Amino acid sequence: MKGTEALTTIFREQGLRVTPQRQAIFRLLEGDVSHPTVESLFDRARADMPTISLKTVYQTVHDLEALGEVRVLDLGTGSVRVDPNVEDEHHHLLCTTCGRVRDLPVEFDGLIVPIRYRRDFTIDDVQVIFRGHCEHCFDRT
Amino acid sequence: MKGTEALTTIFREQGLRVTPQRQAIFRLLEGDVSHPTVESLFDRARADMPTISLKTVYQTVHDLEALGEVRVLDLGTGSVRVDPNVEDEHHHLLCTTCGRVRDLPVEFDGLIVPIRYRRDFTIDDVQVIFRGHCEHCFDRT
DNA sequence: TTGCTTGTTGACAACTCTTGTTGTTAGTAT
DNA sequence: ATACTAACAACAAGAGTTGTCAACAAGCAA
Ligand SMILES: [Mn+2]
Ligand SMILES: [Mn+2]
Ligand SMILES: [Zn+2]
Ligand SMILES: [Zn+2]
Repeated sequence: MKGTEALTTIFREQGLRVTPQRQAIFRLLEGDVSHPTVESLFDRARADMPTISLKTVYQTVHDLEALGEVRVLDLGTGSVRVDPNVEDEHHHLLCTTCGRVRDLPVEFDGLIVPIRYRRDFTIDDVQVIFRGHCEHCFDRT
Repeated sequence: MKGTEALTTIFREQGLRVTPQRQAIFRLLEGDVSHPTVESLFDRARADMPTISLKTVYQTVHDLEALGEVRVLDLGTGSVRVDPNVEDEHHHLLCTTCGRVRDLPVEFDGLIVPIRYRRDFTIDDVQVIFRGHCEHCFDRT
């Protein structure tokens, strides 16, 4: 995801308006590697801006997604996660106990579908989710 | 997933009762490669058994899952899919237009997380979702 | 600066999928 | 056959997300 200034320019170019609410969300997402839920972004935004609505956060996240500035992930945890890292192709490690998500750079080859299974099927995207337990939840299971 | 007779035995051994509703669901799932939603199972069950409730279908699916007889998949399509194929390890091709799901046998190696990224993280399971378009939706995009 | 146009906001309702509650029915072991 | 109790159908409720809409304010032009 680009910085707040660049995003301001991009939004205006698209005819979208840059409000204090959106700038607050830009700032929250910049450099966030935690893959936050929309609800958690909402909670953090509310600290500074008590009247902001959940709908506004969803809206801004979707606008960012449409511009390719964030990716919205569904990792099967019940709510979607916002991933501002669209620069590096990567997959994810998910702790099934606490829900923490960690990036996993794509270093493995072999993720290729054999031709005979690809017949009559065009592939646009691959999502890999490794489920397990993070360091904090390792002993507690 | 095992056959209806075997499931009957297993359920009784576990103190679970085998009702006509459950047997109907057993029969619907046996050999079904379509990865049906719970709702679609419900609709098909209702054809023969008009008073069956959606809750009962969910309940039975969850019981089957607890016994390891089916897998419940969340492929990000909004509702979970029931997969009676627990015998063969495989991943999935998902058509993002019509929602069709196709099995993809695991033939690729290399799906291994480099040691340095596995540090402090134990991995229990890997899910791979290939998204694209099936033969029916290929031209229409 | 001022005013206009139009996208955005916040409050609230609605929606989808899934689970909880409850009184009743019926499967199972004896 | 009887007693025990799991499972049932019906319905309400929960979580997450989206729709509606009047009031508002960002951006732009003059
Ligand atoms: Mn990520
Ligand atoms: Mn499958
Ligand atoms: Zn954890
Ligand atoms: Zn299709």
